[in-house]
Amino acid sequence: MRSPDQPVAVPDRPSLDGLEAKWDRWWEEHGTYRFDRSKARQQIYSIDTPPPTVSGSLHLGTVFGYVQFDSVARFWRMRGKEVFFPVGWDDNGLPTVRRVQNHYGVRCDPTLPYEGDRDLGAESSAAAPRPVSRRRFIELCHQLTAEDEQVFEQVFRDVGLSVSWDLAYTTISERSRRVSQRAFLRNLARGEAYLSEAPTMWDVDLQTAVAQAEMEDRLTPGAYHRLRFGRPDGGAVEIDTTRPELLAACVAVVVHPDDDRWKDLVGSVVTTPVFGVEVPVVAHRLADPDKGTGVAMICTFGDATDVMWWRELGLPSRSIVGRDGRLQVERPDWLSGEAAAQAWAAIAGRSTVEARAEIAELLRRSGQLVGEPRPIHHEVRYYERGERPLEIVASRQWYIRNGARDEGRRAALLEAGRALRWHPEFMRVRYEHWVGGLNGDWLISRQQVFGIPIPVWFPLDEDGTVRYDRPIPADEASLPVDPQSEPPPGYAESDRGKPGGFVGDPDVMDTWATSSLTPQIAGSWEDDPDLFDRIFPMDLRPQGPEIIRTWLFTTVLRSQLEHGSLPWSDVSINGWILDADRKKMSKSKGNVVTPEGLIREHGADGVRYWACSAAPGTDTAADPAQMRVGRRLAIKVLNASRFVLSLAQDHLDGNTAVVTEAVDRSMLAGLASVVAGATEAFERYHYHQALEQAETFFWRFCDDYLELVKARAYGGGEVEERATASARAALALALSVQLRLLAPFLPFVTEEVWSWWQEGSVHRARWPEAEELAAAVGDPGVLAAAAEVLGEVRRAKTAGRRSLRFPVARLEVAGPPTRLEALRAGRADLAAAGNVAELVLREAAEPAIDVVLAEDPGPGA
RNA sequence: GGGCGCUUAGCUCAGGUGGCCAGAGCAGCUGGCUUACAACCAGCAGGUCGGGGGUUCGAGUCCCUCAGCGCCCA
Repeated sequence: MRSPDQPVAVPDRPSLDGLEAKWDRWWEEHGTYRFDRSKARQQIYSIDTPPPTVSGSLHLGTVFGYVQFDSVARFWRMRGKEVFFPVGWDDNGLPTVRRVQNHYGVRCDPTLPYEGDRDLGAESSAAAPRPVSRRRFIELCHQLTAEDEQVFEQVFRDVGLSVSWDLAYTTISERSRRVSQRAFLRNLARGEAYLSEAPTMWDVDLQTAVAQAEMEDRLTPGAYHRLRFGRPDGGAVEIDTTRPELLAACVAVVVHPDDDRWKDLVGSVVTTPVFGVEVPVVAHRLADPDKGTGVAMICTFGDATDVMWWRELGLPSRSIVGRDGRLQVERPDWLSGEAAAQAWAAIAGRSTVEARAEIAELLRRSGQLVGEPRPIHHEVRYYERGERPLEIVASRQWYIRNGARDEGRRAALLEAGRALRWHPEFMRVRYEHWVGGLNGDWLISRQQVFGIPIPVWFPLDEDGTVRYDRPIPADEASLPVDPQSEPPPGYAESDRGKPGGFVGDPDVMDTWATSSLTPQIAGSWEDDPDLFDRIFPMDLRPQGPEIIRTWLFTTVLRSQLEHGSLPWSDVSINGWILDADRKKMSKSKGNVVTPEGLIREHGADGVRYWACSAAPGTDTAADPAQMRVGRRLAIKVLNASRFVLSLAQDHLDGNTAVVTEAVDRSMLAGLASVVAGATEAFERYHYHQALEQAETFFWRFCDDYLELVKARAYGGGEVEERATASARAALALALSVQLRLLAPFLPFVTEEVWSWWQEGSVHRARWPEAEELAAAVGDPGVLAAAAEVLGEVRRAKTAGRRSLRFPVARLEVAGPPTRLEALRAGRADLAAAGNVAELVLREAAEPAIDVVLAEDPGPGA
């Protein structure tokens, strides 16, 4: 605690203004939150913090979640744990690419040579972006994210996150590239990563494959077209489809095996309209008899069901849609004859939307369109950041085994989900459903410019054929590598692209392939084994609910594959931020409130109070009223502290021995139970309950206890010195404990007050324990009884429209002996606080309180 | 279509393992410049805890069911 000769410096007019900047600087200078890596694993509490996407502005939801677990981090730090609290910036991948394109008005053209920053003066616009080389584009990515990261860091500092800034990392940094590539190489060596050519969900605008976790369904307008296929007997089969433009890619038609209407057709051959291609009629359980006519056409590939039919029924592949979302120009070789050639000419090179209209017209003219297209709205699959529906194209991609095709692995992942402690518990099922519903391995390769390269090359045969079956992995010692600009082990750069030489894998990794390694990145896995062993497996993963299927799942997977363990013991899931109308806040809705503005308006402590009032995992409205309440609380802390310190000046040493009065000991007893309750709440990650208990006690402390003991604490007159000392010591003790209880929530105001009379930071002070008050606690009922009577006195004065200082001529309290006993202990305080001339305690069966106000206001009242 | 969550005073929300839990704050109303605080203080009013059924001596608190809202997944 404090030394007796330490000066107490309480400002005359304390204020919250400027506290954020003042204490951020002080904490930085004093290394208050700096991680001490000399501590042993058991002394460390390590957090796998979520790296916010660096995309221009920090989302309020990020701040909301961060503040919540920051309060938990602060609790553990005060309990003596060394907290490993890194921050990462997610500057890798598509969001950055998009932002750079828009911000600088550029687009990447990998065929251009690097020319430094000569592009800067060039004209450009959103419609006509200027092309720049790959290297220049990547430079711009780094440049812009570096600027954004500074802005983000300032917000995190302003809101008082107890981050160890020297542990900050970015997901595109050299270390992140090395860790990502190393983990991938290990997956490859163990057979957990593999290359496969298969139908792939493909975004035609971004020109890249996407993974299951990044897809979403959107209600999209479309139209059923009823097509007439030819039967061998000259009749027709009518088939409904929403994608007639894929007619040329039709490889079969399918019916349900139990559908009596079509049983005789199975095994026969029908002819496609317009193109006249003969395709078999097959049966499969997924053909829905109630959909359309009960007959569906199978194309390669219209949707995921097509892929399944194609695979399970062993159908040929007739692909016509290119990676740019347009039909190929060249006429496919399975289309023969003049009619087919003419029809193809009408749609060759067209986008799927254009081709759809063309085909409808062709069908109409040939009389093979039954009626007109019937418009519908149906769910179509999109990339979550994409603008046009996904196409399915055959392509060669890297996958990591995730349990989708391996029940043993799936069971192990489900077991991992059960072994994790979830806060709140019900979030666990989201993980279980995701793992249970996985239907394919994790596709990790992306065809993009900005990302972490897959550290692999392929040899070229003597005839120049790429040997995808013989990938050459990078040496771990050489990481990170860029196979596009560096040769593989054993080759020279001059061998690139030559027969007998090599080519680099042009792909980069999915950002989740990097983000799934945040514990390894933050902890410098393999680069700094001593550090890594001290922080891994980590204690806590805090994150949002929407990325359970991505970030949480993939981190568990990578950790299991690499380390055979869970990446952390606990995971806490924060809720959504909603606007005043209870709608999810999102940029597209235009209802986003920035954290900077809220911090400026309500103060960091106000914003933090709002965030920490919300229960874990609960969706919460961005409520300025709640922030004002927090700010009010912070102001109250300032004022009450100033008052307490002005009274207790001579008793700031924490001496419990002088606390002799029953009222004082009663108050401390109540405080001791709040300490116990708040501690238990924090241990269960129920920070909001810890806050509520501390806050509730604090207001009662101010409204009741402080009012009751004020006169005694002032001292003088007839008050015994001993009684004055008791009050003063109790006030100082209570202030110290309460500042520490509130410190995780209101770090700025508590630090400010702490600095008036204590040494060091409150955030490195010991978390209060009931034990430190044990020698000074008494019957909690004493204060409660006195406060109740005081309340009755106030009620009487208010009812009599008198001020609270108005004298009471006579106060009579009746009740059973136990009650009177409790009141007797606080009798003098009660009389002083209520300005009571005559206080009578009368024994009676029924409790009663009678307040008689003075007749005459008396002088000065 | 399936899953999860929510539905408690006008508003925003607390209420682990069922029994002083019917609460807080804001808004509202009334009163008070009280020597820590008028960016304050005191007091008042306010709800059959979404509907229905059940378990229990006893249910916002457990079970079933219905309705509305939100999110996630198909």
